Amino acid sequence: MSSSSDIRVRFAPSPTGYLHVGGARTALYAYLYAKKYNGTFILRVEDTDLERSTEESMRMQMQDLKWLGLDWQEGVDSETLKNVGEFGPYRQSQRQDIYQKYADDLLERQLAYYCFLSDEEIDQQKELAKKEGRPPHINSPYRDWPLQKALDYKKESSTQPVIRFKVPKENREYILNDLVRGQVKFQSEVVGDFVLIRSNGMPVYNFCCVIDDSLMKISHVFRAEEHLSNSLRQMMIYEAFNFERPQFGHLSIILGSDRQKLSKRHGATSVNDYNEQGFLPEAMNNFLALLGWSSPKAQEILSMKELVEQFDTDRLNSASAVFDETKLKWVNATHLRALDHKTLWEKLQPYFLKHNFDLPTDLEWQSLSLGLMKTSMETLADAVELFRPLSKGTFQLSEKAKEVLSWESTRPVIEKWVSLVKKCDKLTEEAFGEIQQTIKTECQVKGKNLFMPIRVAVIGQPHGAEVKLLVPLMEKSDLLERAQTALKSCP
RNA sequence: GUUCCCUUCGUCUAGUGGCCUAGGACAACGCCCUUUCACGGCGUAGACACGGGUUCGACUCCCGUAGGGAACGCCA
Repeated sequence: MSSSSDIRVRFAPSPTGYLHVGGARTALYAYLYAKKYNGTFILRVEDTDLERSTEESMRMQMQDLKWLGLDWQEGVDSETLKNVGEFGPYRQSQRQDIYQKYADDLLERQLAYYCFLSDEEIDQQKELAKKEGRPPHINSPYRDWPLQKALDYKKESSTQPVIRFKVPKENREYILNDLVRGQVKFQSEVVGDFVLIRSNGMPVYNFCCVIDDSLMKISHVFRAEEHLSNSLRQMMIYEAFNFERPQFGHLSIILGSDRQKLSKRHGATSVNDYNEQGFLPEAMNNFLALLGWSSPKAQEILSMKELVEQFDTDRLNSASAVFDETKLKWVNATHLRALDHKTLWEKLQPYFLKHNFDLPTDLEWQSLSLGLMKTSMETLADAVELFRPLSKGTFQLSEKAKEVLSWESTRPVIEKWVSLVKKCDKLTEEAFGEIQQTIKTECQVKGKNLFMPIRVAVIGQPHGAEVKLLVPLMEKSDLLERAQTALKSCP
């Protein structure tokens, strides 16, 4: 179904690294809002920082977005990198001529000017302003030059100028009605003449953001809180062009456990990290959604569909939130266990492959074993240690298992176990029960002394899923081999 | 320094002036289930940053203070 509303929401990352979980949450909210109101979700790439932007980052971020299932209808195509949609191009680096046109317009209308100030001069000015207790704004001598004069000077001068916006001298109040923060007031005097176009011809964030959001008919802008103070400059630009302003929603920041802005030193912060650690995209979305938003039904576990249905801006929280990996794990575990066994098995394949596990291809076996193991899994990666004992040729005795093997009563139990297993045709749950009973009476052991040796002889660990359910999942030859290995470690 | 934003259990949050003796979830702890480990069930503990107002009444509105964050870039 194509979009039939005027709701157009964009996610506009800058490709200067991986997709951060904060960015992912912004994208999620934008996506949910678009979906909820049958609007269009747009991906625009803000790559005007030539030094830091890379195509590789752009591809990575798009992949992460795809992994999360946040598909866009308009924007840069993740495969071909081509522009899709009628408002393109969607990479800001390809829109330079557009920005230049709008800058020229401002120049002609005396609302902007060429500024030839050098870095040193600017530093001096700012220092002086600071010393005199004034706001650190620049005071450009080129501000009131007629355009022609500046153009002539530009031709003969060796320094390439920037284009600055002419912030009116008289103070004015700008009001922003923010979707999450309500009414926010700004005084125009807090900003000085800011750069619109860099000396290399590339526009600056605040400028292209306004032009693009306007030209692309964006109706709602969800972005991080750190952009809130940028809004003043942007409102000035909107005004200069007489553009209609979209609705803004400034989202709170995600914090680390020390209440500082989440960054690399907190550990995993990229969506891809979580992917590799075995988190499910639906769990990631669920958890991220709850970090700054709450379900009107007080639901904690929500599918993507439910998220779309229940999402709205009125339940967005303006306070910053700490990223709690423990809760993420719980959310992930819950989604994981809800998966049907066929799907879960498929998702586990890469992990098994990576560790060269030799596991049965029988579907019933797979389902049975998953049923047994999944209650102990929080992430997909947890399956590795859980299934290791079920894979052939990977038997290992843990330190705690060796403790069990050192017990006096252990050796006879395992020897009995070996002889009984040898005699048994089919190791069903019932057969196992009988074997256990026989050992109990013949070896005169019970409780821990009976149970643990068998467990260790089967999986090499004193803890894990129920042995009577585990044994039927294993081959007799393998079982015997394991028991022999265990016996070698018995005193 | 200036401006802006934020502040409810350890964490995520509910709360839009009386429904609050402040509810839920994760984590913690305890009990039950279980011859292990998990899962599951039940339960316990745990918060309105502080100080002033406004009001019959304030977690909720206003003003301060404190703390945290952001912006003041030719980064986004």
